[in-house]
Amino acid sequence: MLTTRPRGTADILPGQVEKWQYIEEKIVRICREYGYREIRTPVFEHTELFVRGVGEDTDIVEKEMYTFRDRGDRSITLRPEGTASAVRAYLENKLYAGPQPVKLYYIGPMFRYDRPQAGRLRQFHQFGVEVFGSYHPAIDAEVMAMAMDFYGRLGLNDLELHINSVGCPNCRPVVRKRLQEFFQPVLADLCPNCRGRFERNPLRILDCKSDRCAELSREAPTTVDCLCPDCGEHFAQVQQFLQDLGIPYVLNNRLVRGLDYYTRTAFEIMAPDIGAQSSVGGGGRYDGLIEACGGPPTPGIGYALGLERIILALENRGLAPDVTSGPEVFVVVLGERAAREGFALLAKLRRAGIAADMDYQGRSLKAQMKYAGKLGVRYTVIIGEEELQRNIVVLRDMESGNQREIPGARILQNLAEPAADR
RNA sequence: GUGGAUGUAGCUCAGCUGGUUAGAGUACCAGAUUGUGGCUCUGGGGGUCGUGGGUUCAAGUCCCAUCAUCCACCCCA
Repeated sequence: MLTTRPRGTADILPGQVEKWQYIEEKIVRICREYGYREIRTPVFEHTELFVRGVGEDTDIVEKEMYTFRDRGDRSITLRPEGTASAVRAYLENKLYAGPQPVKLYYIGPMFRYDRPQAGRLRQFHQFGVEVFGSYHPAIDAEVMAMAMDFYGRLGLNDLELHINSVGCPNCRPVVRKRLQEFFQPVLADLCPNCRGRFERNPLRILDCKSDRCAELSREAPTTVDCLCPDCGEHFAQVQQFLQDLGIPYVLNNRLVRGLDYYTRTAFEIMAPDIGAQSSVGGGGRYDGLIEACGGPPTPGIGYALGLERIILALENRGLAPDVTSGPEVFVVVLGERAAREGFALLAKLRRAGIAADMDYQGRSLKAQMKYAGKLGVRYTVIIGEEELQRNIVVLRDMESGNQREIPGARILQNLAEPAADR
């Protein structure tokens, strides 16, 4: 073999791809019901879009982007997430001039130069939604409710919704100051990582997985403690709407999302059983992002779900759909003349909407039967010299093994009729 | 980016302290059944032992590097 697929990429083969199609159908449907319309943006963008839109201090921008120079010497980046592109498209196509809010969804590949492991690839796939133009707390609740509804429709009823509010630019300096005051006395006890975070982004200390840091931060002030009156009220209303909808959630004041642009509502959906990468989706509000990208001051909120992780969760629970994509009828032929007749019959079956196939390997009757059995077809139609002379075909039910002779002219009608008549 | 484990037929794996032509199960193909799948039996094809170096009379087996996979960290979807 010349080469293999690049590290962290996957071939989605027949047998697996049906799971993707199943999920994709559910996505199209739920988005229509919730009033979201699809947008398709390029998989690569100018690098500065992500630097600005995701945030310079994020891991994504610092070390995970697939960035290269194209032949025109432009810096291009394979998209690491979907929000920045949606914002760019919203501004570039002046969607803010139309009725608000604008509710969009996308589905497609994303690229991050991470170290691959279970549930994490370099090319992975996300389904996400974005709402531009509404500050209303009900839209926060809708977005979360929709995500949970989507999981529920797939049978994933045991996932946990964690929510938090990270405040707005008014609250940020307050949290920062109070956290630094809190951690100052124990600074030397924090992990090396968190010692760095102390200056740069003390919020992230709350999120640290190290036992020592978690212990030290148990009594630390949280973002919720420092919310300004507006943010506090907004968060209270978001929760009220969730309760009204009967959506269970966990208040998690350690939840700090990695992307710089989040304001107020932040949430994450966890599946504890799919390995270390337990997040199957997350999102939040980003009221400053659109302005930061050069647009009019416009609020936004969205989420993204990882499709590979959803599939992992489905497989773990035995919820992945059965694969039933093979043909229904197999045409078995013996000899040249029968092969021509069979080929013509095959075309007729297909035109009648019946999934059908035949042998193209010159196999013996026995081998054709065996092959048909492996394909899992319900019926075989057998045509040989004898049948040709008598102007009939043999119709065999592969499950029961029963077979009967049918006049050649009637076979199409016979297969198209309900099973009871056969 | 860091640490650990693992790479032998398409797949799951065996191969003892280095020692003749590298095995099994399964899958694939064919025959038993000269026109009938699933069960059974028989036979057959298929392996640069991840790759590249090294040690040795001799390397699948030991050493080094490299690539890949898995797990954990980091981070996230």
